Amino acid sequence: MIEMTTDETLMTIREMCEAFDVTPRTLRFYESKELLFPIREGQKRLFTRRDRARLKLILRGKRFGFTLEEIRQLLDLYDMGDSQLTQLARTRELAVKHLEEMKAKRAELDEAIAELTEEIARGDRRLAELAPTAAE
Amino acid sequence: MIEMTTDETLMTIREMCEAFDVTPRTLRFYESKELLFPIREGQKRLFTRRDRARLKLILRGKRFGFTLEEIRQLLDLYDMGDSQLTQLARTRELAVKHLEEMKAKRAELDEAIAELTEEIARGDRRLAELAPTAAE
DNA sequence: CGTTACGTTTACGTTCACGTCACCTTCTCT
DNA sequence: AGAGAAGGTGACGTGAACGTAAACGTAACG
Repeated sequence: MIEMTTDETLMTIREMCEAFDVTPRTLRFYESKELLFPIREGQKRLFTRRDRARLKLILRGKRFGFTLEEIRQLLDLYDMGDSQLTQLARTRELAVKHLEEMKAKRAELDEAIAELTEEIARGDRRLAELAPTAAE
Repeated sequence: MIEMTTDETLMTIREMCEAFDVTPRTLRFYESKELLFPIREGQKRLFTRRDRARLKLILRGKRFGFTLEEIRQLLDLYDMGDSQLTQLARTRELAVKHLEEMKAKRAELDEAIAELTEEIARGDRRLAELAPTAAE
């Protein structure tokens, strides 16, 4: 049997850590919370393409203030390959709900960006008044 | 001296809680972390218009996953009425940095929205295949 | 004058999301 | 055979953001 250095689809915990900039502890923690499902080769974890896709979504979710539990529910939307029709319908509802939520967030974010932009402009005007010709 | 029922500008802790849907504990906690600065009438806290503006920004910040400490720094942008020029310049930098951060978040959020939309559409197509003419 | 409502401080408890530490296994290399 | 690197399993620790309980003040209400 020939051995390959890089399996192309499976990654060790260390490789995952470097690829996503997380600690081993984090990956084990996510597995314990059923967010990731690495397969086992003996004791060792091997992370699949699916795990990588999920991890990407997990980290994104965190950046927007979702809890891991909320993220876990969302994750199941993206990879329920062969679920029942009933599940599919219920899942769609959940997805649409989250979509609305994200659109609302975007609107609020737009508002926040506009406000902060204006605040900076105001600061600049005041700065220009107070230091009219102060070079250096 | 004439007393008014509603001071128009000052609110009790209870009024704040109802207006913003938070607990008293939360408001006291924010004060202890120097995010809010209610004035005191004897022992009792009275929240000003400024406190309300800050609280609004605090809650918004939280919805986007900022920590209270990050928020505290941002807050000072919005109401440093008469600070020094040096401060103003340093503050501007901080503001611009946060602005960039928020814009990046918006881009990522747009991506997430697009992906989820596509995911829902895919689900719909599969649902249509599996149940072509199934009414009820 | 008691009690009900609202407010206060102090302090310990809790949940989430990991960090850290001790100790064990399994290869791999020399 | 010994040493080191990579991975593993508990189990306890930690910081953030509050929750919750105890004990107290005070102001109005019947």
